[in-house]
Parts: sequence; structure tokens; C-alpha cells
Amino acid sequence: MPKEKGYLQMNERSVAPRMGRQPLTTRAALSHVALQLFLERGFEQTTVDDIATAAGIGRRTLFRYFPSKNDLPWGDFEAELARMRVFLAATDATVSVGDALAAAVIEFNRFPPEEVPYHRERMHLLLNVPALLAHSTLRYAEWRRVVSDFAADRLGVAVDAIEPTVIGWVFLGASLAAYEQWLRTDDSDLIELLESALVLLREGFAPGHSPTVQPGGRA
Amino acid sequence: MPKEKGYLQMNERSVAPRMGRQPLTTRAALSHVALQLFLERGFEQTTVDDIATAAGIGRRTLFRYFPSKNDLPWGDFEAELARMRVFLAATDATVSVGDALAAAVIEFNRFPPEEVPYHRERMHLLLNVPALLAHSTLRYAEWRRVVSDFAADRLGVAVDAIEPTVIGWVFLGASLAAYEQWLRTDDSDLIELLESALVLLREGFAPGHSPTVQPGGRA
DNA sequence: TCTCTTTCGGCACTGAGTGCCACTAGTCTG
DNA sequence: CAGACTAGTGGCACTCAGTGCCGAAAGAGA
Repeated sequence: MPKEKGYLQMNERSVAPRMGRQPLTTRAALSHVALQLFLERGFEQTTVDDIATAAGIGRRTLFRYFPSKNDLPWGDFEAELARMRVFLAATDATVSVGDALAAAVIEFNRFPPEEVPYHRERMHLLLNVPALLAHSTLRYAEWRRVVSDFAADRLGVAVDAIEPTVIGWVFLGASLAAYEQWLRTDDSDLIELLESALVLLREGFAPGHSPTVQPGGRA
Repeated sequence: MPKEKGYLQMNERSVAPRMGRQPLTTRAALSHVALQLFLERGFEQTTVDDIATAAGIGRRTLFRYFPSKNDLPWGDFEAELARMRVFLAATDATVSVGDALAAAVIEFNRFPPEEVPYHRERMHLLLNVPALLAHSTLRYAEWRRVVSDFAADRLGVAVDAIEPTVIGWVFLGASLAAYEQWLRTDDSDLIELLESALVLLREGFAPGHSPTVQPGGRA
């Protein structure tokens, strides 16, 4: 997301004069510096001190921008979630819950072509480094919340009813399955994979009827 | 699982003479001691030293039984997974993939009545303490692996194809949705909730057709 | 210049996890 | 029984993430 303007770019608010001292950097810039280092020498091999030094700030300050090392690769996930919330809220009420969520999932994961390689490396880290993989659960919980809030509203049931909960989990599962697939193969298209996963969801493999999947290899 | 025989019970193998020194304790016993403390004073408020002391062993030794504090509440999850693998392998080949997995999920989560309250408190911790919630992702990945291995084998596709991956995620999602529901309400039956969640799965909410859910509350 | 506000960052501390290594408690062999 | 061998134990010291505290820096406004 930070295009290319040196790391310690100013905060957006810095133009309009505020009260106290100006922030030295931004979350986006720090996230970028950290990601760079993680990709170069690995997540575990990079200490928080390394990142702070590379960003030209104090270690203590870094922890005011991000609550933990694990949060660095995520950047501003809150903003992404907000985008998704808005998208869902704007969905026509005649569209089914499933269709609406499928569209939202696709939209949420659409990136401008030039950002794709960057996003790919980021996701590679997030899904392969154990510490990050574990931590991501907390982010996913927020994501699921967005989904199940919408589903609950549309179905007219409580958010903590079982339907919205299952729906949240299942759409997350489909998304992550697509991501795993995307990262496994070199020249695949994330959006296409998401669509495939969502189709599998629609058809409903589970009990009762056998999946509509053509056994490709050996029987 | 450790019934009530004092914590530092001997290892099973201690009867049949082995080579070196006998282990002082067991994973199960340590897991039990830790869980006790976590429930009493909270996960974050309990240090590894506390647990080691309570178990009468050295802190260093504890880390030989469990690789991290986060692993303590899980006990011997590997064994549970093995059980599930065996169950799936023994499933009649005429049963559909979905039915087989549904049955396995139910079986995997069946506990003798006297263990239910214990299991419930354990799961309460695992699903509510952020550190544990995050860490659990790693255990779930192993669980999903069992599911997708089976699905891949049955469908005759590679394990890393998208179908087994989605199936792994989706069954995990349904299970966890049921667990969340179980923990939210006081006198609910886990097995029943799992069945409900699996039914929702079978019906396939996602795109295309609206869910077969009766809007219960407000529209 | 003085005040008020906000960010910065050093310092010291806690707690998880690890490498190293000597020690302990057993078995096995002669 | 002595000595060799083996496996579990735990103390010590170290790294690194994360936190509380507090004074210093940087800017705005009067």
C-alpha cells in the first residue's frame, strides 16, 4: 500500500495542524519496513529492534504503532474490514445471503495488479510462519464477525445463533482454502480460486449426497 | 483424563523395565495440573514456574513435556487425531465422503458424561483466551489434515487440490461453530449442536439458493 | 516566552523459550 | 557388586517480546 515515498512518510493529518508533536512515521510505513526484513531474513530471524532501527525509530515507539510483532504484516486490517462492511451494507436486499457474501469475499480480495506480488508475499508469510499463522486467527475472528453480523441481520436471527456462526466459519474456510491453493501454485488467479471454492460451498458436499466433484485421478 | 491418583503418577511404561531413569510425571498429569491453575487464576496470571512448582518438577523439565505453555491445555491431541484417522479408515467405502466425515466428527467429539464438564472448561479456555485461541490454529491445521487426507483419498484427487482443502476447512468451521454455540449456552448438548451445524453444511447455504433456515426472530 | 498537548524513546523489569551441561536414577553386563 | 550405558532432570545463563514509567522533544496557541 505505501507506494514509494521513503519510509518515514508523514501522517495524513500532519497537513492540517494538530496539537502536539507530529508522529514520526505511519503504520503503513512500519508494516512495509517489517515485511521487507521478514522476507529478507525470515520472521524469526528478525528482531523487533532490527525493525525499529531500520525504520529509524525507537523500539518503544514501534510498540505504540503495533501491539505486537505479529501484527506488523497485517498493516491496517481494520480499514479493510470496514470496506467489507460497507460493501455488504450496500448490497441489494433481494440478493440472497450466500450470493451477497460470495460477492463480498471476491470484492474483499480484489487487488490492483501491481499490488498482487506484494500481497502474495505477505500472505505467504501469514500462512506459513507458525507464529503468524496462529496469530492470524485473531484477525480472522474479526472477519468472521463481519460475515456473521451480516448473515444474522439478513436471516433475522441473533448473531450468536448457530446459522450465522456456521456461515462465518464456512466462508472463512472457503477463502482460506482458495488462498492456500493460490500460494501453492505459481501462476494461479486468486479470484478464480475463490470462485471455485465458493462453488464447492454452494453445492454442499457434506452428508446426504456425494459431492459434484469429478474424481480426477485414480478412483 | 487422569482420573484421581495424585498428579505425579508414573508413566505406563514404568512397569515394564526400560533403560534409563524413569520419567517423573506424564503429559496428562502436567496438562491436568496446568488446567487446574489456569481455571483458578487465569491463563495469563499463571506462569510456567507456577505450573512446574505445582507439579513438583523443574521449569526446564516441563518444557521437555510440552513445547510451550500454550500446548498444556491440549494434552495429547496427537492421540485423538490418531483415533479419528483409524475411525475414518474403517469407514465403509459405500458411505459418502460427507457422511463419513460427519460421522467421524461426531465420534471425535463424543465424551463419557463424567468427562463433559472437564472438557467444557478446557474448551472454554481454548476458545476464549486469546493466546490459546491463536495457538489452537496449529492444532486445527493437523485436524484439517486428517480430514483432507481422507477426502483426497476418497475423491481420488491430490491432498493439495482445492476440494479436500475446502472440505477440511468447512468441517472444521462447522465443528467450531458448534463448539462456540455449546459454550455460549449452559445446558446444551454438543453432539446435537454438531449435528445441526453439519446439517447446515449439507444443505449448502452459499450462493444460489437461500438457506433452509426459518427466520426465528425479527425479520 | 510560557503553557499545553502529543509523540518519542530510554531504562528497567517480567516472562516464555532455549542451549548447555552436570547430575540422578535406573538397566545391563561381567 | 563395580562399572558402563542410557534416559530423564533441572540449574544457569541467555535471547527476545512486551510493558510501565517518566522525562525529553516537538509542535500549537496565548
